Amino acid sequence: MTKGEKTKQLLYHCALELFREKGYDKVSVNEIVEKAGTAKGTFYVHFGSKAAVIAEMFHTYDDYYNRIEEEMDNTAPALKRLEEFIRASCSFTEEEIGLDLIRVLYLNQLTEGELEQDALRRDRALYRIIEKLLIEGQNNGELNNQFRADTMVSWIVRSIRGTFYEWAMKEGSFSLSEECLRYVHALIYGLKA
Amino acid sequence: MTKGEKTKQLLYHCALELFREKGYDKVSVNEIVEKAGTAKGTFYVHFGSKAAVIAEMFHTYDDYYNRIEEEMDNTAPALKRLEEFIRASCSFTEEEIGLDLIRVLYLNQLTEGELEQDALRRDRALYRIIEKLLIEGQNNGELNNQFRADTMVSWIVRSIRGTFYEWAMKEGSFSLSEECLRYVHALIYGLKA
DNA sequence: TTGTAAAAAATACTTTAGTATGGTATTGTG
DNA sequence: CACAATACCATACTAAAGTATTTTTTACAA
Repeated sequence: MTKGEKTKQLLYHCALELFREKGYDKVSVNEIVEKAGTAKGTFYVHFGSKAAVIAEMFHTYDDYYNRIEEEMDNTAPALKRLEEFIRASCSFTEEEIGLDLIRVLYLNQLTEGELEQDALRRDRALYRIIEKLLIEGQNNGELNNQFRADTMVSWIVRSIRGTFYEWAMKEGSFSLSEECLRYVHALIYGLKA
Repeated sequence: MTKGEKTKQLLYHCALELFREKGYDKVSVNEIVEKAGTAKGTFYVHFGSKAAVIAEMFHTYDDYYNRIEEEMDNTAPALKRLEEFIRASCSFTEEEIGLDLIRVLYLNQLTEGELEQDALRRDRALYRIIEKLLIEGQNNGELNNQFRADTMVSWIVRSIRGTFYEWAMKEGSFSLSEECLRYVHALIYGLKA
């Protein structure tokens, strides 16, 4: 690892530690660089903004999703596996990421045009896995064939994202997994009589 | 109207005019008070923050929703009217509110705990009208009776909010009405075979 | 080895939201 | 009316993100 990469990692870890300790808003960039023993300019060599640290962190989502995918029981019905996958994603968010950092991520997707695309790209694993499951569901006859798989993926991702947003907004006042699953279930089975 | 109210209105209109002209981020509070010919302290007497001006603006939603409700054709099926209502809400957002201010509202719901509750209260008309339509739909047999109406309302509101969020995030790159309607339609009819 | 490009450091600067203060004017109420 | 509360003004201030500049150090490739 080159020295530049090491510095970036150092800043990254110091920042995350401070964020978890005091909350994102209560941590200044000055504080981060002080803890890391570097200069402010150095911070901005590696990160375009304070929030870019959070964006960086969301690479861990991809890793996690891929791991879940590997561990899934491929003999179960596609919809069952979809449920499992969503549950795992929610648990990871609740337990490993936490409310504060989700809030900052969602804030950021609304502010920074550059990060936004990153975040979408970061959803790649999520998209890919859900799409795979939906196509399987369509082939199995578990799902409607009148919609394109990628259309349905975007609806499901949106429903997940919407629930995450509400969760962050209401400061975690409900169980993310439960609400996500109930909502996605409703989306799949429909509200009509 | 008392002098205080007049000052608040003045600040409000100056702020909105500047926001529409230059975009929210490019307008400073100093600029607003300069345009209004008041002092910065005065601004903060009336508004808790720069974003509170936007929150104030969202009262117009309630007025609009109530107007739409009155104009609706009460003989049409409930689901038809729901569709109409959502379409109207989206058009209003696209044409009267605009991308930038929606973005700021959604940003704010994630930052300010106080405004958040306000914003939810502001959704009151939206909630109330949708709930009314859903209950009618249940009584008509148009909708499933296995869910409570208020649960379904929260799903539909979330789907609308989720689509609005995505619209703001992707800088208005799709038609809000079309996407909202397609998505809510999917939610009502379900994805399953 | 040496030249160059990137990284890092130190430090000063700019911008802007929001706060604080201290004093004056307005307004509504007993 | 009197007086208390609120609105208002002017101005200075704080805090923090992000920028700019200059100099030094490091990495790496010809």
